[in-house]
Amino acid sequence: MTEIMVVDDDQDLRESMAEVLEGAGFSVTLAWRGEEALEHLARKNFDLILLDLVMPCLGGLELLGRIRDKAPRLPVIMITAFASVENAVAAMRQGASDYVTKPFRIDALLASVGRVLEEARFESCRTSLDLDSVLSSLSNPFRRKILAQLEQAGALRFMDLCRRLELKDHTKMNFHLKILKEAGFLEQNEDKLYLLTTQGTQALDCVRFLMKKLGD
Amino acid sequence: MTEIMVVDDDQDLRESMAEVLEGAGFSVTLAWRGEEALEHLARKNFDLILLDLVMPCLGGLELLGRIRDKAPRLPVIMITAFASVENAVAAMRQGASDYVTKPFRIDALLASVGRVLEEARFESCRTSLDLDSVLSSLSNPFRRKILAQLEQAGALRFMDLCRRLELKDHTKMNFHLKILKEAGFLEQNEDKLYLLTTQGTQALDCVRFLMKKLGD
DNA sequence: CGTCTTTGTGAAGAAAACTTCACAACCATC
DNA sequence: GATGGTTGTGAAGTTTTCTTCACAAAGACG
Repeated sequence: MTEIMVVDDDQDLRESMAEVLEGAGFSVTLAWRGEEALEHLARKNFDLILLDLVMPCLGGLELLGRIRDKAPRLPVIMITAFASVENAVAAMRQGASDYVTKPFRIDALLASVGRVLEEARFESCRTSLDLDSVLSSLSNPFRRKILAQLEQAGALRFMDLCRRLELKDHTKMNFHLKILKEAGFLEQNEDKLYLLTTQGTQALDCVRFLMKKLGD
Repeated sequence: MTEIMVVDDDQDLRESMAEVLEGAGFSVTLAWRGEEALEHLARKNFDLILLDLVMPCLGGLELLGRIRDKAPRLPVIMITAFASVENAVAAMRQGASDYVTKPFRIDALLASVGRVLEEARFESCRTSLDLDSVLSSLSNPFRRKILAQLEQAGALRFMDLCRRLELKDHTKMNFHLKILKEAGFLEQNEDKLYLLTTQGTQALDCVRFLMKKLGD
């Protein structure tokens, strides 16, 4: 189910948007203002955010910046009644995916949502990883061991992986597997077996390259 | 000034060793037992540790392990009255640099210290960095920016670096510079100008390699 | 000389990363 | 259908990393 968050201080608009989006088959979370949106964001993974540019306290642009810090690739559509080139440019420079002006027609909004989601899907399969998460994933020796084991063994079940790494606490393994999964380095197949993705293999190559380059 | 820590529970021996080492031009820190040694280690950078194998509470071998966790390359000379092959082998396997038996002659101890320090110096210029510190240094985007700036500008003064990165709080800069310095990526010349080391340049190369390899 | 900028240090606080614990759903199998 | 291994989740606690604050020594400069 595609998860969408709508952030707008106008209650009527917020709820009518929720209705429309749910009608179109999306799961919708509502937020009244920026702080609330950030809390939702911390708890849940969204596929798209609809964001009002003008909001009390934490403005839409600043909120967009904060969202970018947390989730650099999460698509965000900005919505505003005050359409100005400056605002639009500023929003797009901050990484907004689209920019819709109020009042808007339902079908225009849905078209924008559909298009942005489609781009994101395309984008995500185009091996786009961000450097921070790649490097911080790899900076943990335990996670490197996981990758190395998987490369050697091909595919492993959860418990076998634990045993190979002589780990008694399986929740720790879960924690690191989750990070590696989010970084795009490994995935589970239909039998729940863990295996490296192409990026995972490449990441290991990179580590070897680093080691060679830096001696040690 | 070369910093040496002496860890021994025998007060007389500890102090006579301190006297000898200070006479030889070293700066000496004394620790009575393992816990104290670890505290010193957290606060200060040492060049060498002299460690009694037999100590109450935290034994020398276990302490050696703990030291290895914190500082994988810090030379440690083990000292013991109970010379046995098993102990010696165990200590060397844990990464001790040398193994001296009590009672020892002053010149034998100083010879060992001199030799181990010499090896460490040789080792450290052989570009041996450990992968964890390399990767975690590079996983911070701010630190990557510092490296990039230095590569572009050649050498920079502290405040100029701050200004280029639009940083108002200079202590934050100090924090990250320290990490990069410890990772061996940059150094200060005689005029206090910061500049990249060979390893620093190579690290940046590695980052570029990663980016190319992983797309984005 | 006093004052301002530079270049730091150390400690306290905040945030992020990591570990551990308590629990539960699911499956095989006896 | 009880039992035991597998595969997880969420929350609490710990440790590490990062930021901020308070302060100070050293040099530049009027």
